[in-house]
Amino acid sequence: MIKIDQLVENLRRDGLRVTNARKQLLSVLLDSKKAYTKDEILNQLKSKGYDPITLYRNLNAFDKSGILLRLKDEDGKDRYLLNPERKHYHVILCKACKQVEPIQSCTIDTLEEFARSKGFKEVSHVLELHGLCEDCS
Amino acid sequence: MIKIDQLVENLRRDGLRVTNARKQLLSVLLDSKKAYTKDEILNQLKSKGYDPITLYRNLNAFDKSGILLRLKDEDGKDRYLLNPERKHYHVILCKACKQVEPIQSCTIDTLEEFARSKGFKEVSHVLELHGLCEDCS
DNA sequence: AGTGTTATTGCAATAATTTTGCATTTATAA
DNA sequence: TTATAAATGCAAAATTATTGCAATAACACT
Repeated sequence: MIKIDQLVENLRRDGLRVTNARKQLLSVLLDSKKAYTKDEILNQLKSKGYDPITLYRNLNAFDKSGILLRLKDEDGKDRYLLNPERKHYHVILCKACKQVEPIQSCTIDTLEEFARSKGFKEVSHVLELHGLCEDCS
Repeated sequence: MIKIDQLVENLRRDGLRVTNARKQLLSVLLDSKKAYTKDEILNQLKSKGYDPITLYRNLNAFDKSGILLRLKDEDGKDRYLLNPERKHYHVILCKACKQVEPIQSCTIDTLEEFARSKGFKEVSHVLELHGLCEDCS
């Protein structure tokens, strides 16, 4: 079970300061297996007077540092997920409740089967490789 | 080599009308191996008086119908790519020139190796499965 | 602990982007 | 050829992302 202290350590390692706003954000992300949108995160924080622009900036900062993953939901919205191990990006996202299930590396052909074995229906996937092509490198 | 007539057929099959604006858009997408942003497409069309809102609506319509893929570039911008076969989404995107290389299904562990064999450097990847979890279905 | 330096915050204001409304035009089926 | 439903093009509205800056807070270094 990942603890907030580890995440705080990650921030420091990346030269990011550990502020109240950031700890609050981390605790929301830690509390759930779901991948939240910016607005959903804000709803949980704004009763505490959380500033939307601070949230915007910190999501960007966390994403850039690698502590967060930014998933692209089918509706086009970005959803954020803690990624303290900075692993590659292998997840199953529920289309409805937005719960996330991490997956191990295995063959693509069996990945959807794996998802189904976890009880997922209507399974589809997206795979992108990024790199510098021969001409550009 | 995919021809514009096939794409036009795809439109009709999806109940989309074949208009001038749409044929112009298809011909831009056909002409290149690159995945363009909306602005890049518009630059190629606006000398002909192409309306940006029409482009916006047609990219959405094409994406929804499945004739287009919408890639998420590392800079956060959407890039569009013809996908007339409506295959799963297995591509290599050059970080620099945005050229796209289609890939066959193979094991994840060897995918990056495959990209390197094509001359790509600094290779990374993104894999997402989407579905309905047990509780939601 | 106290201090200087620098990142971060919070507010307002701006910029960029997406989305809608509606009259006109165009594609298509009968 | 005509009726109809969809798509276009323009303007305007709504939403979202981004910047500027003074005040504040974190942290490294005494």
